[in-house]
Amino acid sequence: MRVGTAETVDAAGMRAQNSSLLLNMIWRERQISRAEIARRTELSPSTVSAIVADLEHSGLVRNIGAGVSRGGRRPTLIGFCDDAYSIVGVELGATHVTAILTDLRGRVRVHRHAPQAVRDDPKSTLQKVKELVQECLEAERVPKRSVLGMGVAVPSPVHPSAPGKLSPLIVPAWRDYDVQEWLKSAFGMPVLVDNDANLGALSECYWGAGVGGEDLAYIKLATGIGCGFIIHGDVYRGSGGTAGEIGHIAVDSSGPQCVCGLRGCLVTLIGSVPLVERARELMGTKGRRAPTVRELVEGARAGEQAARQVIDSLGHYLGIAVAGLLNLLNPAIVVLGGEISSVGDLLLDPLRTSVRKRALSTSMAETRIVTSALGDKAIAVGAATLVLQAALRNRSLFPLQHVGRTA
Amino acid sequence: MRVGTAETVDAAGMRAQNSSLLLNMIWRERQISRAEIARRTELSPSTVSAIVADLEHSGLVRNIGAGVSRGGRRPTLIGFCDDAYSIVGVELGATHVTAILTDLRGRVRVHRHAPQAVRDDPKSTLQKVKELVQECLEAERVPKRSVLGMGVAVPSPVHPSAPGKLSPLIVPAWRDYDVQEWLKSAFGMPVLVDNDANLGALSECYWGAGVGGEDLAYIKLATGIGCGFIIHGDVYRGSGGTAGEIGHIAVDSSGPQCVCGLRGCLVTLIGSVPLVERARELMGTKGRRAPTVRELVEGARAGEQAARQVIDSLGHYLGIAVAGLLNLLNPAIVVLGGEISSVGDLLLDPLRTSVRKRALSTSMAETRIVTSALGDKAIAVGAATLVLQAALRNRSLFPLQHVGRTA
DNA sequence: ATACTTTCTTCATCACCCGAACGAAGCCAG
DNA sequence: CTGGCTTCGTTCGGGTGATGAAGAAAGTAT
Repeated sequence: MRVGTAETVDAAGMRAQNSSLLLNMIWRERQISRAEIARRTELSPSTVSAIVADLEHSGLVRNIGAGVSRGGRRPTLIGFCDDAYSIVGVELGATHVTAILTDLRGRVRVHRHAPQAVRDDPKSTLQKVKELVQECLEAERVPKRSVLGMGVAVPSPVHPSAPGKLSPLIVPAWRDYDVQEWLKSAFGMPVLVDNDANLGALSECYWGAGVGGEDLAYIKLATGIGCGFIIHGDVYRGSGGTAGEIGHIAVDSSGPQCVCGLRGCLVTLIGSVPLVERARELMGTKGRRAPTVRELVEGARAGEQAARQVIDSLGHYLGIAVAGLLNLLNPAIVVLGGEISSVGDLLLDPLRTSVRKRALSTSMAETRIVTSALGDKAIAVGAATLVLQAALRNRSLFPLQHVGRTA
Repeated sequence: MRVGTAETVDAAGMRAQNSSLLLNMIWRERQISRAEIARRTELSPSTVSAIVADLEHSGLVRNIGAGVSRGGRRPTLIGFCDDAYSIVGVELGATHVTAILTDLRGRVRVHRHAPQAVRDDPKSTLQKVKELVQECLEAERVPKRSVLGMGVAVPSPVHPSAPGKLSPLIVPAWRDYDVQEWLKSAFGMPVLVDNDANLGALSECYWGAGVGGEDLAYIKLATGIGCGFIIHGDVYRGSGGTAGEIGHIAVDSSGPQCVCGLRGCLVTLIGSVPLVERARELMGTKGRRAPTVRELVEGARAGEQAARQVIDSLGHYLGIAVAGLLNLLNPAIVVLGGEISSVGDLLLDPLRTSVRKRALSTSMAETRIVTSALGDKAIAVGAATLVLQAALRNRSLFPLQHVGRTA
């Protein structure tokens, strides 16, 4: 059992902790006065001033004018410098690579995308990542010392004790590669790696439907079905890093055989491939080619019967798994991501119906189920957010770029 | 999103934090020298000495002789005073009340038990609790100031924002009672309340199969089927306190109708009632009365076919739910509790087989599934452990009983 | 016996937070 | 627009607690 805090504190540690706390508060509030910080933190005004001055010298916060008076002298508002540093976010998908550059508020400043056979070709994948990231950095002329680090989303579970190694069961070709080490030595900056669904969840928690909350479940609907949890504000990985493997939950004992050995796994029923295949069948003679997911979405929106039917069954099957999830974990909110989720209510309605039939009313009552509104860069943004989260928690992760007071 | 630590630190806070850290280390290690503490915590030897002296004066630790030399002066070992304080643990079961008194190492010093209609009679239940606890305190002549507090296990989900109120859906008769407030004002000591399965999980994590780990799932097999999670060393309650409601997961769509509205819920198949009922049927004309759970366990051990068959089907159905749990949460260990779990391998074998057929090999590989060895007081001990955990994390929760240096 | 280690304490020092006092800046009468 | 009051932010001793060096205590190795 874990008991108590793991870290000791000395005078310097005290300052580090208070400093990080203030940095967080300023980041969260966007603008706040020293006096208000002192009231909320119960730190003395003098301490707050000292720390704020410190943060100001390192370029992380700045004066942004006066606020409204509360009956006396007007407060000077402090704001967070969203542009003080940049963060690199990388998504390794099944068939593509995305690289982005964000500021400290999750805004995407540059964006590069390339098709890539990720599963089978680690060598050229990593090379491609290097290219795209370099393009991003050069496009904005960002000096390396003002980059906080790089977050990487990978389509595989990530074991907590070896975050750079991908699962040999899911992507055997990557057996001899350590993503984290490779990119770290290629760029000379901190690299954090996590599973794509986990980072989608983090993205939603910071910038999407979960803002303000601390517990969230995210389901990524794509070729595979992934699931990520945020628990107490942190990505939850499980003891072996495979938490959230929702794709192989059996929801129909008479369903089709899955490669994993079971029958009626979620992926065999609502993965992108069986979904578009089913749509093709339902459309009958009309088309011999299966539609893309995008076409499916458009069809459903346009009211096409076949597309609607496919989405309905998606909602039905997914609901069985989501009900189990609600009963077990009781998250505050469940967010659906992936391209197909953009149909919105067309999916949510049958899903909610299916869930309501199966979940306890107590766990249902408090849980919101929504679709993501973050778009196709959500995962890459989540990867960058992983770095942001780490830095905001520990101010010392911000490299010192402003030595002295070169205002 | 939560970012960073929530608490500020001043000089006193620094001491409090370091003090708690040392207290934990001494508790965990049972015996350790000042020098060793300094090495592990990276605190200076002088600081360690000062804090240890402080802890010694308050009676929490003491000198327990010399250790073996490492080539120089022999270290003086510091040990934790397990008897410095007592903790009260209370279990409210479906049909009984248990009260215990433990030391700071989870050892049960006194134990009182009484049948009680808990569900329908809150008033006399609370009165009974008061009686039993008072008996415990008097039996050991424990003065109130040396009691850390009281932990209470209740057969209902507990909402994080109102820990004393039970769920009106599960136990409607308790609508107007606040367990926490009632007992707090009755005894004038801190009272912590949690769900029984959650506290079973905590118990296992501290004293049972999960010792040393931080992530664990516990399944309580009784009249109802409950489930508790320990995540990062803490009880996980979910956003509304209903995490772990595994009992109403549907595992057989053609199963019997449940009161919750679904078909084939876990409780309707493997709750104590359907279990013994099934055993009665299988035993045919032999007996008209259904056996008790205890008799079922004894029968299975003795090799009776009917009992074995019932246990087998229990393992089969439970395996379906456990497989889902492994895929979703990937705990390091799953512990089965409740009276029926005492059959051990007779249950574990069919359970593991059932799980293996359904869970991903990755999540299975690292997960141990075991039965509890803590006995029938596990839940009450877990309740006491909740108080112990809180106190070890925050030394200031230990009341000051030794004013001055009355050695 | 002597030299070397390790343990634990003592003491001067230093970093940091605090509280009080103060100047700055605004509100609100009269 | 002037004086009292409030709020904001800073300056400056003072106190608390961790530190590191030095030393005493108590071993081991030769």
